[in-house]
Amino acid sequence: MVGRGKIEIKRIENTTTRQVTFSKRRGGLFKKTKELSVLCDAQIGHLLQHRQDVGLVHRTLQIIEKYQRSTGARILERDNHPRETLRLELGIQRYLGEDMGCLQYEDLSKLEQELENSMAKVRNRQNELLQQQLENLRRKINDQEQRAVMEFEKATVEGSKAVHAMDHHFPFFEEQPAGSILQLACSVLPHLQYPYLQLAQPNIQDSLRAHNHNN
Amino acid sequence: MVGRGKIEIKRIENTTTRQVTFSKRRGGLFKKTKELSVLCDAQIGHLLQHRQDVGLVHRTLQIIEKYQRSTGARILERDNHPRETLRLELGIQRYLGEDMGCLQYEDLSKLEQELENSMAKVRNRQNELLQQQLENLRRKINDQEQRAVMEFEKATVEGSKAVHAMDHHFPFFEEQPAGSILQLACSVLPHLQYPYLQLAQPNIQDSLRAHNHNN
DNA sequence: CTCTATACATAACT
DNA sequence: AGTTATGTATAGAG
Repeated sequence: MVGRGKIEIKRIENTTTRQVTFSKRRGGLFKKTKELSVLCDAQIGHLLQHRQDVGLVHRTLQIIEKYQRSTGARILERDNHPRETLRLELGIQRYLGEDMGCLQYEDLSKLEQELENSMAKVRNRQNELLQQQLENLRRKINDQEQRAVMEFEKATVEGSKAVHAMDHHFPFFEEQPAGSILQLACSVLPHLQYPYLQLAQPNIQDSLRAHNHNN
Repeated sequence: MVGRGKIEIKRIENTTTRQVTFSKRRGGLFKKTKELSVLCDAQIGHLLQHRQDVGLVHRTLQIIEKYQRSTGARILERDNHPRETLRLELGIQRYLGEDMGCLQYEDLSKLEQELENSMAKVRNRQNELLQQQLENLRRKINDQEQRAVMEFEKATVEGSKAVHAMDHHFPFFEEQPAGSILQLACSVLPHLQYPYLQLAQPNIQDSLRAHNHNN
């Protein structure tokens, strides 16, 4: 790293010397980088910029693109991200309905349409989920009912625990159209987001039973 | 780059040798990088990974973090972007109502609410824009009307061009509630997204005038 | 820019 | 991980 005299590794104050050194060493660095990547089959990307450029992502991209062109090296996937990130950030901002000052009526209509589409998809998915949970709920209840019937028969034969067995029998669910069961579960316990999961809890069974008894 | 014999710059096939070389040269590269950054007051970041790891952003981040820790160097802003990008991508996907397989009912409700909010904002902004365009439209028409009156008076005095002056007079707009004017402009020319801007065009004035005459 | 003496990096070997 | 012979990178000069 020296040549005609050793140098101390500290900031070179003379501007000309510093720029010359920068140029020379950058060349050497790139050469070594390329050699390493070829010799060892490694992916290497350099991000190199003068301190005064810090923060200028655009400039960074230029440097990277130049580096990519000059070496033919494919740099990391990360390289396209600043631009990409900006695009995504703007996209999110858009969907959040923020910073709409620059949008024309036309743009807003389009955005509204997109939001409408998203809303439809979300509601579809919500319905799907509800249907699924409903199915689980019905299956669960069917199982419980069968078990209850068995227990009841067993109890009457044994002449004990009959009342307990009845507590597990929910004829209400047999007579309702599909949608109502979940609605019931939700209206009885509005804070319930996962009726199926929660149904396993005793207190919910109690609630459902109470509702059932009232009807 | 040699020492005990020169080497050709091409992939080292012997795995052990390749790994040793990688390790040594990487050290040298980092040393030179650090020297350059100190000597020339430059910001340099290295992104370095074995080819088999390509695509594993997580691993890349680990390398970068390790590099940052070991050198104390602040690497570029870009360093946080992969994580950020992922977050943003997921966010966008969310607002587009895509890939909802992993969302629970609870999440969907929240998303629905957010979309509802965005929609409200967008519609508010649309209304704002409409109001503004309406205001511009009214002002424009007022100006034209005044000019028309002046021209009409001038014309009657001069005994010429009276018919032409009347063409610029739109009493229709005076009698309508605020919303109707824009609706009219839009219904007359449905392809119009910017009634105000377009009103300056002669053909639209013609259309409005025609509509006015029919009523 | 080029040149060149010299310090440095490192390939091969232990 | 250490050693060393040798090729490279490069500081300073032209």
